[in-house]
Amino acid sequence: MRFETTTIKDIAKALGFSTSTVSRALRGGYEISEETKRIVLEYAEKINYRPNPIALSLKERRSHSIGVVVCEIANNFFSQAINGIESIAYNSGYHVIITQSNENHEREVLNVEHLASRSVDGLLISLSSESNDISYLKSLHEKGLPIVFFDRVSEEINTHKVIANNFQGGFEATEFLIKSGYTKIGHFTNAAHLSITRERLEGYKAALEKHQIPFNESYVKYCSYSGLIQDEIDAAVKDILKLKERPDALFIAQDKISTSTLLALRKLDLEYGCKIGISGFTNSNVAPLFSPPITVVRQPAFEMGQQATQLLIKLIESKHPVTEFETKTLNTQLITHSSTNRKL
Amino acid sequence: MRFETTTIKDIAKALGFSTSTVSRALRGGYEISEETKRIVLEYAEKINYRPNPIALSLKERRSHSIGVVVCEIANNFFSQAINGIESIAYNSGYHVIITQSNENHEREVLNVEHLASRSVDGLLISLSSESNDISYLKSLHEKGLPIVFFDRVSEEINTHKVIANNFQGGFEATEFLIKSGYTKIGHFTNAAHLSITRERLEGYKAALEKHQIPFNESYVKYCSYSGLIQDEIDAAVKDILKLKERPDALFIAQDKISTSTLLALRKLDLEYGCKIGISGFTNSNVAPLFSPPITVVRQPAFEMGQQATQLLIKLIESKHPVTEFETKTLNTQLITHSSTNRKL
DNA sequence: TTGAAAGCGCTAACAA
DNA sequence: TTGTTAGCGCTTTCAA
Repeated sequence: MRFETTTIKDIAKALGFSTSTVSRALRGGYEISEETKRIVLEYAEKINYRPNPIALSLKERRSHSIGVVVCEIANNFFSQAINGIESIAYNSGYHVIITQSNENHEREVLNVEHLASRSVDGLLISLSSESNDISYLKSLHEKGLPIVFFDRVSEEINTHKVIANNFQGGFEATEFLIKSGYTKIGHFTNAAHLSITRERLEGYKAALEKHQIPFNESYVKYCSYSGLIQDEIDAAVKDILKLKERPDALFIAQDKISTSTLLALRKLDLEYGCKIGISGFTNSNVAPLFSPPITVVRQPAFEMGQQATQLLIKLIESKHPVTEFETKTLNTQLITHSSTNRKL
Repeated sequence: MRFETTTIKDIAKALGFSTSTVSRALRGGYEISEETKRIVLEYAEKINYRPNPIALSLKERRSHSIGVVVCEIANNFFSQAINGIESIAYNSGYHVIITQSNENHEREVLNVEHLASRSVDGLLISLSSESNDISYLKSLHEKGLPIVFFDRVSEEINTHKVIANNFQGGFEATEFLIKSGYTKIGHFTNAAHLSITRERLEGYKAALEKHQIPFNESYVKYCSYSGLIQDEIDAAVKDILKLKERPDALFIAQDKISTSTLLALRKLDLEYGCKIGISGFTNSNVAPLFSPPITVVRQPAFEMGQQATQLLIKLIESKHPVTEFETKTLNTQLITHSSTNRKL
């Protein structure tokens, strides 16, 4: 035993009560005399007694904590979402355990299983880009683990979901470029099977269509590692530079891909980099400092984290099995940068 | 009971053994027949048995997990350090529980106490800017909780520490500005009592002294919220703009303060912002994109996380009480930006 | 080689 | 109102 923690037994012994009396006094039991309660509470206070949450978890099969699985903490969107998650969780008496998958399916599975076996009361998850098969999650969900998806969701599991209005974001970002005079608009995005990829691509296509610009498949680059690996982005940029009809603008559908692309452009072809119009999803706070400047689609990350957590806690604390689920869609915000305003 | 987890009891019942036999078989016991062991292991494999880590923790007083307390996950330095921590921890069979204090002392205490009561086997911590009094940590440490400090350390507790060479970083960043022709160099930094603040300030002073530039107290701004609150930085910038002798350059001693200052300059006085020379601590990957460009002091965050974790695990797994402690100091890296090279 | 039983810290059904 | 006891899942003496 590493720590000499005081237990309920110590209190009982010191005060001459039974452990159950002490237990009842501590948890504000009703079936106990005011006097005893007072004595126990005072003593507990004096010796700074803290109940052992592990013992509680073992007993109650719950831990008053929720698990979070994101791809990457260093991503602005996710770190802001985590802040939203914590803001609600703490106020509701839950602790938050954060894990990251690094866009790796195996790591994701390990994290989820660890969280589940540690008796988290529920799970908030945004899927890794490698996660196509989520049967492992499905079986956990069927066993009764409350799960709420956010950002990268899956159709395969029927539960609450919180997403940004990805179609709108893609549409507005693309249309903004079009209205600024660009016509050859490339699209860098995530792995093809992700929900966010599909939705943002739809928005992109819709904007093109509205303005009678034909969709060009060779303008779309799916980056499986979501910008985590700079080489992948460098290659994508090189690829579009090789096209006979180089894009004159890019709509980039993800936080890390946006910044990685800017870095790649800077390295590869400065002249081109300065001329190209860029709009992209990012929650970076420093985007206004970027040169070349970009127009930004910002997701309400903090609010998404909050709402997902509220839904999860509702699920956890529900007395009856929940069968009605909702998908909350929050609007994105287009922050235009004056210098992107017009094609140079 | 939410989950229908299979327990050792279920296996025992199904196989007609006692729970203790199953337990022994599962943990590769010696005092058990090969035959029984095989049967149990096969069956456990078949039903995908997973031991309940909570029960194990309760029994063994350890959890094979380490707790991490940082100020803010969204800070580049910390998210990179966390990646380093995880890389070592996972390979050594430890899980990592991340918490953030938001530079708030009370939150820090809550996090640490929660982690401790959850039986983390050890703690990695970088102190919040509000944490002057760390007696709460001290008493935990005296009770036997292994602690390793990184980045923001304290003298008050005698244990392993991992820091960057903050003096060097401060010296080089300041001298670089001097060599670029700047002479009126301001200094934005963290709360005064932090170890990193003192060390970086010393580096700054040493560089000034080496080049016979007098130290000017009114050029130093201590930002207690470490850049978390933009208003504080805006005010600091306004303050130095009011000085009769405006600084012509700034050495900024922290990640978030660096970016917040750039944002403040951009908002407040564009002309001044473009002329001023800036060098600052930051681990941002997108610093090359910044305009105005800045010269960067980069800390080896990933390696710091790794080394701190190695030290912690050594502490945790040591058979004998450890009495010799070391402080590892890792060198910073100065990344000069051509445009900062010369005073305009 | 195996099983019975105690115990980690706590709660709660049941008895008194 | 209070105490006794069993049990959450697991390990580990002690006995057989």
